[in-house]
Amino acid sequence: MSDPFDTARAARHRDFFRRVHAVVAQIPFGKVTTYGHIGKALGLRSSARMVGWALQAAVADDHLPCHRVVNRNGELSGKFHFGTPTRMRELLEAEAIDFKGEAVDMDKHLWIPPVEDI
DNA sequence: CGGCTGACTGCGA
DNA sequence: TTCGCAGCCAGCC
Repeated sequence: MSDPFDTARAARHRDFFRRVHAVVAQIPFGKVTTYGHIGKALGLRSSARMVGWALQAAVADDHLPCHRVVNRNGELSGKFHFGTPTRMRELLEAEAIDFKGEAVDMDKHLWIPPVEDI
């Protein structure tokens, strides 16, 4: 479509994705962060739902550690987007991340991303 | 235009 | 502590 509005929208989406990508790529090995914190790092322009929306597309990106993003409770809310429901936890355990039942031990592994100024 | 859904969160009861 | 609801915004019907 050559519709200028459609182009603007697509550009906006790419920009948002780029910001999410920039933050997720900074998550240290063995650490996790939450959708809400990523939203904060982006200036809270968008809700946490939008972060998940961007990650859904990012999961296809192998070089992006989207398995290090969990909800505020440490639960693997996006595990069903990793091919198999156990894949996400396996990736996290491979980074020596401890679990409390079904959730990541946030007290040990929570990482707060710096505020991006992109 | 309206309503529902979704990898969410914060707050009040 | 657990539960429900409003806010959030893009996509789809």
